[in-house]
Amino acid sequence: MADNSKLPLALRSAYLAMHRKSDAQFAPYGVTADQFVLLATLSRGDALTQRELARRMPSDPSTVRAMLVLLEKQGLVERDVHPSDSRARTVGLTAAGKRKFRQLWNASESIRTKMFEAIQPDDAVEFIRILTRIAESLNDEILSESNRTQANQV
Amino acid sequence: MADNSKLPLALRSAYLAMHRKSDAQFAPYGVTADQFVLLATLSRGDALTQRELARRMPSDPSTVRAMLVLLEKQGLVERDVHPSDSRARTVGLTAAGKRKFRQLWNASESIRTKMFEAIQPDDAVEFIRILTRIAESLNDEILSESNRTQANQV
DNA sequence: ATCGCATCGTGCGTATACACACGATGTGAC
DNA sequence: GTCACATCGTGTGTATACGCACGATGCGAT
Repeated sequence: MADNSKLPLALRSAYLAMHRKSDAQFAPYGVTADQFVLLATLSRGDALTQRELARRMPSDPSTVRAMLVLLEKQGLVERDVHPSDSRARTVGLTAAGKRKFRQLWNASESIRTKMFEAIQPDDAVEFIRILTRIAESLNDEILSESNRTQANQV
Repeated sequence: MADNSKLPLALRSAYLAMHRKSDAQFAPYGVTADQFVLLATLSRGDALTQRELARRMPSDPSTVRAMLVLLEKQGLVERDVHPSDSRARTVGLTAAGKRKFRQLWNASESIRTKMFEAIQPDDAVEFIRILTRIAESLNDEILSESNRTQANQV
């Protein structure tokens, strides 16, 4: 079989490099790479519940909450009670949040370009499709104990 | 233009899915996904300095230190003074660390297989190559700033 | 209506990721 | 030899990532 052992490390290296670079790029604007992802998610679908926001990022609900607390202090997002479900809270971008997001989008264009250039244009769609499939296949089954391929022995 | 906007999010989703799944898989063994990466790196090159270990993972030196403290408590790694450089410390796997790593390797086989299956066999090599190029192109810039040659090795 | 159970947000604990600053040590220029 | 400067590990602070447990609310079956 091919070296499936390199795949995880390559994925990790690429992600961490992107994350580091993004953090550095966004630092002058006072936000982090992950906060940018949150703002971007809200810009594509406003008035989400915290749960739905977390699902789309994707991230953990308790992580999202911590981020929202910080972003609220900066006045970039606001939370309101859900109109029909009093357990939930809806999250949306403030005017300042929308403005900030546009700035961040422009500031990060160079990173997206650089990443994109590492791929042959013809391969881009397929590359993204594979990444998506990897994420889906890992998320799908909630811990398959039915998986006996790990017949382990210690 | 193609949707270069989806590439970062797809990369993020795939990495986080892998990381979550790995953490869950390794939990019964008392180690984390990132600790596994550290152990794997040591298993491929023993007696590294903390700095070199961090560079290879890749990770931050201060992060690596925190991980080493925890792994030392578990008796999986040990640190010694560097033979020629008294500033540095060398890191290596203990016997228990090597044993543990083999267990972890087997336990994670199902994850690697699942990830690999999301790729057409013919595309695997190219896919990994693109990931590597993305990481390199993003890291290169950083090197050109704080620069200092680190010519070769390995 | 009520009860059992799922789902919402919250709070807590642990581990990473990284920046930054610090003291100690190595190294090269003079 | 000295001194300026780079590099090593360490320590601190902030932000994520996630699991787990909790109280409050919603909802379906009875």
